[in-house]
Amino acid sequence: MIAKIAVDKAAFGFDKLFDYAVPPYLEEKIRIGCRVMVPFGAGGQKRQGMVFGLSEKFEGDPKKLKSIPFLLDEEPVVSQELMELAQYLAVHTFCPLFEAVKAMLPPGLNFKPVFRYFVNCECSENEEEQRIINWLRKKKNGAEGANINKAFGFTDSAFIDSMAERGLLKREESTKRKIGDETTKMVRISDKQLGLMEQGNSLLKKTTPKQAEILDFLSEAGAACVKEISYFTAAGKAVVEGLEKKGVLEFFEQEAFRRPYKDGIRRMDPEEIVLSEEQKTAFEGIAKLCDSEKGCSALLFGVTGSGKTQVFIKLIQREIEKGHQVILMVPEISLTPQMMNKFFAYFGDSVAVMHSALSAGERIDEWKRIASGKARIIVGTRSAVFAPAKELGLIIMDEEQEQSYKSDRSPRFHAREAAAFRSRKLGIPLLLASATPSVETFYKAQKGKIALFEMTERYGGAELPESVIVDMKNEVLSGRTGVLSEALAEEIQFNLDNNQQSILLMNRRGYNTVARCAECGTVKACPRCNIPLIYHRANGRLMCHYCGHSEPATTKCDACGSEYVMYSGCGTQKVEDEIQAQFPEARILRMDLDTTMAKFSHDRHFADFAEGKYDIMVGTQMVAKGLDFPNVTLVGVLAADMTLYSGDYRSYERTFSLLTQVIGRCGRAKLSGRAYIQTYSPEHSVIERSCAQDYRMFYEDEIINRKVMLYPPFCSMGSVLFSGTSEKMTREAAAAFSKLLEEKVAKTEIPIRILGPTPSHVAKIADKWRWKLIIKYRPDNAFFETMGETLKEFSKNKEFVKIEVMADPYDIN
DNA sequence: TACGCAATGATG
DNA sequence: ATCATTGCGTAC
Repeated sequence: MIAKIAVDKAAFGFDKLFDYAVPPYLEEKIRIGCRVMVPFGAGGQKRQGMVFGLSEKFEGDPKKLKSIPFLLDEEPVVSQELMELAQYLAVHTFCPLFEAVKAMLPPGLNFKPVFRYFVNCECSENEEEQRIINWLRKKKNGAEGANINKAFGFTDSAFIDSMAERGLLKREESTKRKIGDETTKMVRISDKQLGLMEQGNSLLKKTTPKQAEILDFLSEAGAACVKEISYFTAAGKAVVEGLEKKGVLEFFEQEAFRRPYKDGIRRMDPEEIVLSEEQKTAFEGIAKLCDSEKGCSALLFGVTGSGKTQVFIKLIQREIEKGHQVILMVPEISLTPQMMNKFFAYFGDSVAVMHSALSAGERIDEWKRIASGKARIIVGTRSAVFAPAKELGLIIMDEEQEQSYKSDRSPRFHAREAAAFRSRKLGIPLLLASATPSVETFYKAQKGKIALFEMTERYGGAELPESVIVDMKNEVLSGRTGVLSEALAEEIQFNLDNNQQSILLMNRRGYNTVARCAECGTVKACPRCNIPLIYHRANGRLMCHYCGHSEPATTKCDACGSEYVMYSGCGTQKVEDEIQAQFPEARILRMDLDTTMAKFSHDRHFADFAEGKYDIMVGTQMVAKGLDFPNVTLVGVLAADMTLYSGDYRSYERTFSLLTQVIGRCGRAKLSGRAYIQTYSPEHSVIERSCAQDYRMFYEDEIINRKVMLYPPFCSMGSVLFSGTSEKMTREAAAAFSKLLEEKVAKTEIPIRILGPTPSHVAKIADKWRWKLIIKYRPDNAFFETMGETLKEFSKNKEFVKIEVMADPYDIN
């Protein structure tokens, strides 16, 4: 028997299914969808593999055939359907097969829980047990089972487990996460070092400046994640790790995700939801699609506040009653706590959550609950599209236009494409929902390729806010230089006087945007990426937003030596300061990546705001999403043009979507709302359309533009990115690839347009030059085949071995 | 002739 | 990616 295996860590250039002999004793057990360990390559080192096929015959050199020494799974861990999806993804996103499979499995599936033991009872009659207790008593945080066993010479945990059973020890599962999960890997000063420091001592004989900075920062902050340390102290990961090795610092796992929802939440019954006429029409139409057993897509197009969630809940309830499971995807779970609470309230424990803030153990638990059918509803970010549900009846994708549905790592899939694939395979509907659908999706709905359900009224009869465009050119002419126009400032004052809340959107983090020399005009730029550095007040440094490089902020110009570097521009931090100065009594909450990075504290901040602990919330686009604050009656967009001119064909779409969403944040309850949009381009149609909350008019304008310029949906657009340390070589690689692709395409009749080579949006990141080709194509089999072949052939080209090539079928950056 | 390093090539 | 082989230049 022969097994066809996709092997881990195979580069795209030589990836394929490899044949292995199945030893007789595994013939009964091995099945498609099981993982195996196989020897691979000249060294015969063991790698993971996935069984994609089983057959009887082997064509090839029998001397080369190796056999499978080890089967990892007794039962398949990937269903037939998902195996097909993996193959589809590999072909359509140009990634190795095993990488596509890996995206579907929770990281560390073989993960075994690690137990920590604590003293629970001070004494035992048994001498050995007493020694363990004494040893353990000295450890504040208990000890891992493996460490105790090593210290006392046990080969397994049977002895200490028996102690735990008799109540002498307390056993706790501590989920050991994989390295690389930095966001939740927390650092603190070790107890030992803390004690020494109190006596003016240290574990370190010599303390380098960077080490000192870290210690200063940590003594103040208590604990922080590695990213946060790099941000505040400019010390790299290596310094932190070095200190950990010396015992000065210690790592610990911060539980990033809790289920506070589980207890204490008032359970609600979906039966009690009363749908409006519009909602009912949509619900019934979609329900009919669910019954048709055709794999089809539908768009639920409803204005902000029209009550899409209620329709989802009713649909989910209906599917559950039919014995089906449902996937509900949301752009980012931490931004939708209110929606999550609703789902736990309505569906309790049958909800499974899938997203990146779960610990490895939690992920596996949820994954198993889904696979076993105990969980009926899967709520999660884009990876939820791979939920191992065996009885799927419906896939819902909320805010379907969101960029976060596109993976920016291999496999570079778009969750919408993956969902559409499952929908077709399983004969179930894919429901896309949005107030501002992507132009591609709305085009399909207009053409009748997918069903369209529309909801035009806000739920409960709330009114859409009244919107005002403020021309900032006039403000400048009348001598106002601040971030707030006179009109918006007056409205903020009005809200403060009347105890109502305001939201201000400033789509850029940091304090001042750039540092420019007043004499020679040179802008301080990152030495490695050559883009302007951004001033951050919190650490007093200039930072590169691409590579993380930082340097102290000075007034001295590197180019001409003058002492007059001016800090100008505007970000959330500066807005916060200015507003605080203008309204000293206002309680201001700033929400951006910097304030929320470390603690996953969106939840808490949003809750505080909802409880009225703040008057004004200033933030980046995260303040625009999916939240419901009844007391917010004013929304101000401080610089609406910011996203408008970003040189991306979707920038109008994104601007429209962002403005519409943030405007929709106010006036959701009884109080009516006002929206003020500050711009230097008041006559711009996108600004006008979003101010009027008129998606259709926006769409009509945009679709003409897309057609004239040949942009999606009239073609597909992707990119091939080349990066390397030699700029010349990188550019030449791009040109050579372009030529090779042209040649291949010429032989067939594949419609394709290659643009470039051009320097990438950021021409240089971390000392690597980046050139790209932009490709407009028709997404059919012929294209993906030819493109795949070209990539493979190119990777064999010795001339460009030092150039990294990355093809992305959807993204053009 | 021995050794070290980089280019080369294959992965079942 | 990773390992083993090959080929070349330098050291002994």
